[in-house]
Amino acid sequence: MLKRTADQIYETLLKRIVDGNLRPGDSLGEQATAEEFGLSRTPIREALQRLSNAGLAERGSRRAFVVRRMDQSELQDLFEALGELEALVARLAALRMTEIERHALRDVVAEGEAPGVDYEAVNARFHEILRRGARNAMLSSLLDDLHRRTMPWRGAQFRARADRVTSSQAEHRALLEAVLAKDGDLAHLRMREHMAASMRVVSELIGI
Amino acid sequence: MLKRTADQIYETLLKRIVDGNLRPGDSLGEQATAEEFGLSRTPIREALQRLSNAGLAERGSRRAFVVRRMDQSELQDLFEALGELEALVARLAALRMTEIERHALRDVVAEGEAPGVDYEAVNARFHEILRRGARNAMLSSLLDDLHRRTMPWRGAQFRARADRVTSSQAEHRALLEAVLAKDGDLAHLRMREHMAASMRVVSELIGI
DNA sequence: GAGCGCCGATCTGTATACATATCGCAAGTG
DNA sequence: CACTTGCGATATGTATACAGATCGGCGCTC
Repeated sequence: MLKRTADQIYETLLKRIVDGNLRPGDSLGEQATAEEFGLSRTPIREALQRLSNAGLAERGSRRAFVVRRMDQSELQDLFEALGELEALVARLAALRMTEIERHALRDVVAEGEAPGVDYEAVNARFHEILRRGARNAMLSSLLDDLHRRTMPWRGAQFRARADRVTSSQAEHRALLEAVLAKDGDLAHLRMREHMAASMRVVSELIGI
Repeated sequence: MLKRTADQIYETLLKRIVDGNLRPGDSLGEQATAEEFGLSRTPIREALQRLSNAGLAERGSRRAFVVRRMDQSELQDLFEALGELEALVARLAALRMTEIERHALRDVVAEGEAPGVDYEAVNARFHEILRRGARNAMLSSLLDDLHRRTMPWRGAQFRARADRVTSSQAEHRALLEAVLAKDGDLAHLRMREHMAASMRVVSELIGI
């Protein structure tokens, strides 16, 4: 099946938002965007509507879309929801992962402790193995959605704070131990601690 | 702001799906639907795309939308995700609700135990009070989405099984006691039991 | 009878035109 | 100077036309 233009535009705009190149409140006008891409408004409209459905765009003045803004309360709810869902997934994963998967997780934690590692990539793989280990596509999908919505705020935490890498490594190892012990409740607790720590750093960075 | 035609069509089609008047696999063709409503394809397209984004429609033959179908595995993931999220919300609610809200919950449970009550409506209000009590708009929104997706399968459980009402009443009371005791972990457990019981009934009804 | 290929019907995708809703700003009035 | 009103510019909403992708079914061959 051919790739639809609207889907391509959606992915392009999504990446700009997630990378921070489009900021909350930035205009996502149909006409201006259509001109930028040299297309008619139709696929642009669909892409913008998808972004809105995904919680990444909202209507501003004159019904024109803008990148979704969030006040403090909304951000806190979003981060809390993400944290609680990651913890839920960690608990299920601790109970359901195969031995091979647990070893893969251990290897990723070890890799994350090597000097000069791309920690953001390692962190992503760590969370990805847990998600797969939870054995629930719906939860995984929900987490993808929430994760995407927090990206504009979260990406900076490792770049801006070198000491955050060190504490994250320790948190990963604590969670790994819970997983290797097949202790769902402990995995749940460790993930909540890990996510709470990430949220504190992000809160400081964005001035909450 | 005027109500958009596309939004009205979305709500109409959503209601048909949720009420079971449109079944999984039923066609949602653009042209046929446009003719039914006497409109052009444009607002119909948008409404169908919103349904797809909400997980209620999917592309079938020739890229035409149909009501979303789910196999056993997907249904199980969906119900498990819903159950776990309701339990998460129950735990937060047990810790965060005001005394007034706890009393309102108690009143709803008592009302649900009266003879001849519309139990489906009472059940909805019971869950709604808990959602509000969790103090997290994002979790509430996620639950709304999941809830909407399970409606085609879940609505029948009270109608088809009179004894399910009795057991649900007992489950509600057990959860209420956890909430009145401000015991988040117990509320969490009780809600998971409640949702697991609902899932068993629904599984039997739909032949999983 | 089974399998393969082709064609026409059936869909959606996108472009564009027209209608109109939604403001922002300027002018007038108190 | 502040407030209100009206108008024009700027957006989107919807209708419709055209292009083409996606099949299902039929006919032919082995």
